[in-house]
Amino acid sequence: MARYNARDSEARWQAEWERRDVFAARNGSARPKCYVLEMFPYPSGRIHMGHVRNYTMGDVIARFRRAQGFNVLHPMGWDAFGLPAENAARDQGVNPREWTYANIAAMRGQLKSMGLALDWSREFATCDASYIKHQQKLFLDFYREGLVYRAEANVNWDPVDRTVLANEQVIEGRGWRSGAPVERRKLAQWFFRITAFADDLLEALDRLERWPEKVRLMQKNWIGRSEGLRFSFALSNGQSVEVFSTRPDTLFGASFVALSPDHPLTEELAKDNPALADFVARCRRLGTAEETIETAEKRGYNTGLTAAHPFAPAWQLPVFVANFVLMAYGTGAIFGCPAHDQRDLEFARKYGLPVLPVVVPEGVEAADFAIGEEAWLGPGRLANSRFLDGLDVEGAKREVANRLEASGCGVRTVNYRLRDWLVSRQRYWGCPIPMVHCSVCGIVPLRESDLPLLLPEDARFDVAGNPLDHHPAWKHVVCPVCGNPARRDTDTLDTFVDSSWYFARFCDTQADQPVNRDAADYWLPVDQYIGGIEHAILHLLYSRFFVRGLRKLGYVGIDEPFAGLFTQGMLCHETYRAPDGQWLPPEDVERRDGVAVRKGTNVPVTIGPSEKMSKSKKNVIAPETIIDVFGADTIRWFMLSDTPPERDIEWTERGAEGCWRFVQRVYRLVTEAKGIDPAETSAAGCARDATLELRRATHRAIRAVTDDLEALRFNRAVAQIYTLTNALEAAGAASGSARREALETLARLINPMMPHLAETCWAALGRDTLLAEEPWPAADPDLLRSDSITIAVQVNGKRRGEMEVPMEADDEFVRSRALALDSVVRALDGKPPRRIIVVRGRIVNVVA
RNA sequence: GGCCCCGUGGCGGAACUGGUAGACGCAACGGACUUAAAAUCCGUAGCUACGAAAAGGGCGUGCCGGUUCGACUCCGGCCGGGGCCACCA
Repeated sequence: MARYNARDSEARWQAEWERRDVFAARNGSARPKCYVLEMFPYPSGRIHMGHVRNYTMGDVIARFRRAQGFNVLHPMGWDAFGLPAENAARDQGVNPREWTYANIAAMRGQLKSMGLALDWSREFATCDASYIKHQQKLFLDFYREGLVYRAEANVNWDPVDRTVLANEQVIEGRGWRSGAPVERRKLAQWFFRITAFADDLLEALDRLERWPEKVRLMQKNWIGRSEGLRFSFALSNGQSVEVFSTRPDTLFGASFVALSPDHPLTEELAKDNPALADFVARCRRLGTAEETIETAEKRGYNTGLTAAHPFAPAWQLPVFVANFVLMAYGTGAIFGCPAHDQRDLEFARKYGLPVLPVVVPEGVEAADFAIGEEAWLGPGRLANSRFLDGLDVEGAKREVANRLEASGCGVRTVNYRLRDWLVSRQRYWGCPIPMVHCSVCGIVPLRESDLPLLLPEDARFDVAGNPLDHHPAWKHVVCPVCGNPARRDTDTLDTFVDSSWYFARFCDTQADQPVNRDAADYWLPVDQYIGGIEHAILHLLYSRFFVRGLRKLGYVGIDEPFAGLFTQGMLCHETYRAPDGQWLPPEDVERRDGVAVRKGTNVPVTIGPSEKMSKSKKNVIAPETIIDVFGADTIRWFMLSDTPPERDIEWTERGAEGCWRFVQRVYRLVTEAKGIDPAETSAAGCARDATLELRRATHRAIRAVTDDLEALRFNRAVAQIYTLTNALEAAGAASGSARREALETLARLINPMMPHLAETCWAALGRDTLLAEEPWPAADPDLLRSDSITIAVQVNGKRRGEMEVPMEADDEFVRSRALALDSVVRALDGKPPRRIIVVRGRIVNVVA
């Protein structure tokens, strides 16, 4: 018998879908919409298994929703700016634009070979001139709205990629791409005022019910809201210093005030204090050169100044500059209460400062309470605190805040950990910032009619630093306002800006405005967004910010960009090492007589644990080789089987072969069934029981697969389809019409997951429509019910038997039947039942 | 250090709001077909130093305890694995 030829079949159906343009999304439709989006790829040149998993899941949802009658928008584009293009330019002498578009062409072909139900007419790349134009327009709009500003600040400098980075892009003190320890530099840069929405970004998280709890929590922690009090200390030199504290209740336990090394007052004092200047310099070196702050010792420099306690001016506290006080959080200055803060305690011990407990745990006498190595952070009653004595922590916070607010030296404040988003990048391959610096007018935005401002094609990449900065013809211009000499801003925008609004552009990629409001009102928000957890903060937070900006400007009316978010797990594979420790790719390893050896040799290979696929460990599998051998449907089926989609999945050769066998099995079932007569209902040899059973299995499968796909439980949907397949194979005695119904249903149910195979089966069953345009099947409720049910019988909570009872049986009937069971009689051993619990349709428990 | 998540057969994993633990798949084993292999088909399968091989028991969701007629599911405490943030006042 002929086997299924995936290669021919897949090419044929892909061509057919394209010819009939079945996946185009229609703007202005009256049908309910569904916007399904996967995080768009960076055009590295070839797709990897992670892409395959991501786009397969999105495709299943898109096809499922389409079948359910939704007008589905499922687009694809390219996150095309970024450093790799520039590196390729430097290393291989290629043009970044050409390199990028060539990669896009290659990847487009690979994605098309997966048979994705995409509307390719909406494709764009973020490096397209039109996208640059609209993004620059948005930048100017945000600037006018006060959401973009330029400021000098201490910024994170990546010495390898030679650019600044946003806080979100520094992981454990290192650049997120280069891995190099970041340095601190004071530079004037462009910022997006993301903190303007800090409160809303935080609060709205609670309403994102279809987001993973984990991502919401990560964003919550990143935004880091804390309520406290901001108040001032008068200094002995006549100045004052403002501090922020979430524990103003501990004010009477204060034993010092500490300033950040970067605090303006510190800088002022350091001007004529070389010892302090030296201390500050050492702090800065420590902060950047050493990656582990954990081991860093608390260090301070006593300025000799003192600060007056707000409630007792005669009480003077020493003022230190301390290495652990961050300028970027709060006011850059603190008061230290060693008894109730671990850092302050370590500092106090080192410099011999008093440690006075002012919060005493319940049930402990104040006189008996001493602080050892651990600060007391728990609740308790105030002591040693004058008018606060006896209050609880919350009461004392209130009292201190009330008094300091009344006296005008303090104010209740909400402080956020979140800082504004630094978007300047000293790199070439990005969206140019549409600003010039005029010697007369200062900062001047470009005129909208001058947009887009495109990158020069003839930049040089063989010199260190920013190619735009080294391009005199591009850099030096005249001011659009006064005509005097000016220079362009030679920085480009962080590529995360590009991905912060692309989903809105997909609604109408031809719009002459950045976003077509009507189209956005129809399509947005994205109903289901799918991507990796690595964007839990970066991209997903920036996009949420951007939508708030767009809304303020009237471009969109939505509150949030992504109503549903799904974060998929990563792809893993076994790792292999040669005796010399070198990593080996899977294709160089074979198993012979149960041991792994290097292919074609007798060199033994050590098999390591399954780890995330990575180039460095060589445990990557190229999707195209799998598609070549088994076809797209097999790889898609694998991606959906067994492992829940949010978890890491292990790619195995055997698993892939198992999927391939299933493809063949379905094909065989359908082709062997050719000629079954749909009219035949009760022919000789067709058992009525078998027929009913198969029909029930069919409709149960419809119900179950539908529910599982709705809930994105792809692995369970796959299991349900196996169950139906097993039932079909066992249903030789069922009638022809029941078998046909089951086979057609099987084709419909696998269609979102294995669309080419499904179309082939559909055609083989004699249908002349496209499954891509067929509606989703509905389960017949009558066939989901059954007349009787098997329920378990327990004695004292232990299962002792089961019995078949009519669906409608009353409790009394069930009880007597249970007691009559042999196994129950035996287990009771003559003891009378004390109690019998009957749970309808589930279980009987006899308690003796 | 803080916050969070997860521990179920040889493996991936099912089990709806507390109600028959192990669906479905992979691997394995026995058998059929075949000169042979592949492919395919039929069948077995949590463990068990209980029992005669049967019937029937016993033990089983990391460990200890609790709540309940009944716990993979709820509560408390341990142990183990993973993630995020990391001097955030």
